[in-house]
Amino acid sequence: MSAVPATTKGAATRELIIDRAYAIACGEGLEGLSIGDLAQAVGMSKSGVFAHFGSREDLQLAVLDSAGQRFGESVLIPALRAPRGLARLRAIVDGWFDWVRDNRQGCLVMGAVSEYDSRPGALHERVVALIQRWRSDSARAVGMAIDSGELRAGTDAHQLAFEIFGIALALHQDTRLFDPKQARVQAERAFERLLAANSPP
Amino acid sequence: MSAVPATTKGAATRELIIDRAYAIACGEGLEGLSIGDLAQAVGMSKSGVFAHFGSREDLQLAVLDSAGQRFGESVLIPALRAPRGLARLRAIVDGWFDWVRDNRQGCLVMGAVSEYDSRPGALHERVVALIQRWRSDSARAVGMAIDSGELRAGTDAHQLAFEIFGIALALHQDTRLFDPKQARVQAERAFERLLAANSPP
DNA sequence: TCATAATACGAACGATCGTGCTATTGTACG
DNA sequence: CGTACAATAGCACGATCGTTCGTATTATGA
Repeated sequence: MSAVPATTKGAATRELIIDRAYAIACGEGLEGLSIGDLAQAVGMSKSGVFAHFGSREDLQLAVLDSAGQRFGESVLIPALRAPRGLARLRAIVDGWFDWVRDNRQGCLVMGAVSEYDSRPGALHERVVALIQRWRSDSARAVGMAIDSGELRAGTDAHQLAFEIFGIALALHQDTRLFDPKQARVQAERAFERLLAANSPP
Repeated sequence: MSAVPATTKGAATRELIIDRAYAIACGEGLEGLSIGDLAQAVGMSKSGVFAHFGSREDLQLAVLDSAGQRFGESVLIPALRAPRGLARLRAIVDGWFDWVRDNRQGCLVMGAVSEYDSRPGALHERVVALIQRWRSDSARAVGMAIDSGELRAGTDAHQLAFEIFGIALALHQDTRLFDPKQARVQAERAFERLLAANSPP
C-alpha cells in the first residue's frame, strides 16, 4: 500500500500496523480500535505495537491521517487527470461514489465525524480539518466548472458543495442500511438533477 | 418527559435511567455509554441500574427506542397538525432542522447509524427499522404533496425523500463541525431548490 | 565484525468494563 | 399491621483496557 518503501525497519512495521488498524477501524470505528486486538491482528505483542505510538490517541491520529491520504489518492488524485471543469467535477463525484461502494465496512472518515463531532480534542480538530479541506476541494472543482461556463454564472460553489456532500452522506447510509445498488442509482440521479438545476441557460 | 406517570416505582426509575442514558448517549454514542457512568449520573449503584435491564444491549435498545420516540413526538406529531400536502412536508423538514439544531450534542439516532450500520446484531436491525420508518414517513408526506398537486405529477417520492435525507445529514454534520447558522441557511436553500425543481409547471 | 542504537517482548500495573450473587432496604396490599 | 415481593445496594468475578518498565533481540553504521 505504501508507494515508497520505508528506510528503516521500524517505519515499515509502523506502516503495517497502520494498515491493519485502518482495516479494523473501518468497521469498528477509531474508538472501537483497541491496541490488544490490533497487536493480535499484526502478530505482535501489545507493547510492541504501542511503542510505535506514544499513546492510543497518537495511533488514532495516525490512522485518521492515513484514511485521509487513502481517500485523496483514491478519489481526488485520479480526478485531477480529467480536464478542469464539469468533467473533473464528475470524476470527483464518481470516484467518491465508488469509494463509498468499495469501502464496504464503512468510510473511516465519515465514521470519525460521528465519533468526534461533539467531543473536543485533537481528533476533533483533525476531523474538522479533513472535512474542511475536502469541502473546499469540492467547492474549487465546482468553481472551475463555473469558470468554464459549464455551470451557470451565478452558481454558489459552496452551496453546491454542501449539497453534493449531502448526497454522498445519504448514499453512504443507504449503502450500508439498505440496498447499495438502488442507493447508487438514487445518488446519481440526485447529482444529475443538481447539475441540471445549475446548468447555464 | 413521560406523558403518563408510571404505575410502579420501578417503572418510574427505569424511565429516569433511560432519560439520563439518552442525554449521555447523545454525546458519547450508544457504544460509549457505560453502566458505571450512568449509575453515577442517576445516583444509583451499578447493579441497581443494571437490574432494570437484563443486559447492556437491552439498555441500549431501550435508549434507542426512546430516542426514536422523542424524535417522533418532536418532529412528526407536531407536523401532522399541518394540512396534508406541501404545508405538512415543510413542517416536517422544518421540525427536523430544528431537531438537529436543538440536539447540540448530536442526534442519537444518526450516531447509532454510524455505530451499527455494518455491525450485525439486534441494534443494527433496530436502527434499520427506525430509519426505514422515518424514510417512508417522509416519502408519504412527499406523496401527499404530489396528490394535492403542489408537486409535479411525475415526481418520485422516494427519490425526493432520499435527497431530503441527504440535506438533513449534511446539515447535521455542518452544524457540529462548522457554523450552525450558516449550515441552516444552506440546508434551507437546498430544500427550497429541491421543491422548486419539482414544482408543477 | 563489532558496538550501538533501534526494535520487540513479557510481565505487571491500576482502572474500568459487564455481569452475577446475596443481603438489605423499601413499598404495597391483604 | 404484617407479610410478600419488588427494588436497590454491596461485593466480587474474570476480562480487557491503556500504559509502564526492564530486558532481550535484532538491525544498522563505522
